[in-house]
Amino acid sequence: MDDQQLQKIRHSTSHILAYAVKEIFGSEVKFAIGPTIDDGFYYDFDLSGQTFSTDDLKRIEKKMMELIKKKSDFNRTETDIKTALEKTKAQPYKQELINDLAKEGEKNVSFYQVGEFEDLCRGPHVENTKELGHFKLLKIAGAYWRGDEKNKMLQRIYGTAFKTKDELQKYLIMLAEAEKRDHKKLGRELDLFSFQEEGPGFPFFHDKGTIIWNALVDFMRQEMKKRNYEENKTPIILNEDLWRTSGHWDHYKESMYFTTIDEKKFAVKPMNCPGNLLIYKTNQHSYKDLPIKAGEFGLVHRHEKSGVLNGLFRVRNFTQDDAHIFCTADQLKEQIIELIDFVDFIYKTFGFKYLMELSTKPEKAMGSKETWDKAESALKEVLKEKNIEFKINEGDGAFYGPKIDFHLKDAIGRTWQCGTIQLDFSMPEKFDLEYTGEDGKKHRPIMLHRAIYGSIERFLGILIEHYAGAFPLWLSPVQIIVIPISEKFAGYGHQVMEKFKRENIRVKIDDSNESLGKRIRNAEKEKIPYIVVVGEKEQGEKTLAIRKRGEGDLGSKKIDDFMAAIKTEITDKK
RNA sequence: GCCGAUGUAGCUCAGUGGUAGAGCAUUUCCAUGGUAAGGAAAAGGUCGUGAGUCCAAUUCUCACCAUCGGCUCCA
Repeated sequence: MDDQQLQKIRHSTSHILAYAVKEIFGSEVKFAIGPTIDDGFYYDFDLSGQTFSTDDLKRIEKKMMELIKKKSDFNRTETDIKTALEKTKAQPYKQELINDLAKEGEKNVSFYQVGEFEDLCRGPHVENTKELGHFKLLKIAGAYWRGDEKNKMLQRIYGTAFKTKDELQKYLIMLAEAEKRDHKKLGRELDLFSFQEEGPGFPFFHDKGTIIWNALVDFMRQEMKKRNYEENKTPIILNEDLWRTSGHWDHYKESMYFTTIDEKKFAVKPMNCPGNLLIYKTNQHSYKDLPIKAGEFGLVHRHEKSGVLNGLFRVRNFTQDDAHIFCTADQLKEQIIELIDFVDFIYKTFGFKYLMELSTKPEKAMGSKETWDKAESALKEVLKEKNIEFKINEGDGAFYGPKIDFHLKDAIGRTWQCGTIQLDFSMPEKFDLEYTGEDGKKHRPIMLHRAIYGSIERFLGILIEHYAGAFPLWLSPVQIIVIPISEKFAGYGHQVMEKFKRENIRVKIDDSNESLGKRIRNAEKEKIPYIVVVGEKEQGEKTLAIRKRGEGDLGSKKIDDFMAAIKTEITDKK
């Protein structure tokens, strides 16, 4: 967000929020920080053990409005560090901030005063509170001081503010829209999946959810075949030594599941790559075999902390559309390019736009600096060569290598990290992978890890929200529903249904004892793409009355014409 | 894991210190329909789990479990 005036408004509104909190809760409140964020602002407070309630939010909002209506000026003053520390004696968090600023070499810091409240702040602020007023406090949350879980938990209030009432209104409508699209809600309503207390974080996919799942996997499998992938399946439980070798034990044992078999220790796989490496090693490989592209729809388990679980977005077991590419140094570039194009093709099919990010060496990394530099520059080079815009995420790579991440943008503008291409010089080393080169000598292959959907569970969740549950025909669990007007035409309805079934169309019939209006309503609520109504007229003419989801009655069509049209629609994935 | 909220019928929710109610869904019956709810009846609940207080707990207290909103985390 680069709108300066909007920034000022949000910054100033968060300042007023702190003012209001001080007015209501008194000066024992310790103030932490109140920055602006993408959609608004927040402010962190230390209430010495007390917490805010939803009612407080309303009270604070009211108080803020009162303060704003006073049309007070914001006055900026600048003081040296010493005076600043003097001024904030009762505010330990502010003192910490000032001391840090001093350490960074700042000689002076700024304060903003409005009414009877002064707060340490870099600014800028608006000049007068009369410029404010289109704001809303949204939620209360706990947040660690400075984002570190070892620090004290503070009380955070989130809010948003805009220049005009209309903009605020629009934003609140967008939030309501997002809520309507919530995949947890739609998953229940459309009977796609569920969660049970018996397995927290382990999703249950119902028939309809499984149909979409399979459609996604079939699509990916088809595209993999076109690109000469092989596919394999590796065990879910493997012994602990393997995970020690791979480095996962060192880096992630806290979030792995363990089990004992015949007094020997095993782990449930949190990633697929080690299994795949073992397959690679079952054969000798020639340079002529490379690249080997081995795909696996692999079910992995990760012991995520209880507080992070979130519908299909964050689960404890999920299926990655994983693949590992073993290639020579010479092939690396073309392989990365192929992958970028592959991801692009898949995302476009769903109508997603996306951004790319390059993540570099993290602190707890495996392998030498030289290897990392080599890997990072290889990725950078390809991105630059392809003229792709990308952001660099310093220190965010995997422990075995740098990566390119794809952040896709859904129908209402939210972004999600899904696809990833990871370069790995490290695993082939650990597992001593080899191929025989043209020179007859042994060489080490380079390994690429990649996922496009990422986690199929999560991707499905994103798709539910992206399409608001109204899946395109090729993904719809039920593609066509036949509704005979009355019992008399149930026979013809069944004939029609069978005809579609023979063509592998997912079709069902609703010949229940409900009114026509009711059955159409039900089908619309179920978000079935096509409703086919048949009665006396259709039976006589061998036609179908077609109703398209969300569009209403399209009139009557010959069965064969309609069949051809929907088959095209399915193949085109429109 | 931490902070906060929530948990009542299959679903969405109301309600109460004296063992519960609506709408939708379900079942049955009537109506045989022309593009988003035809009518009637029935059935359905250890009020998340466990303990405590009380003559009495779904209601109050505590612990636990699960879910949601955040924080931290996400190979």
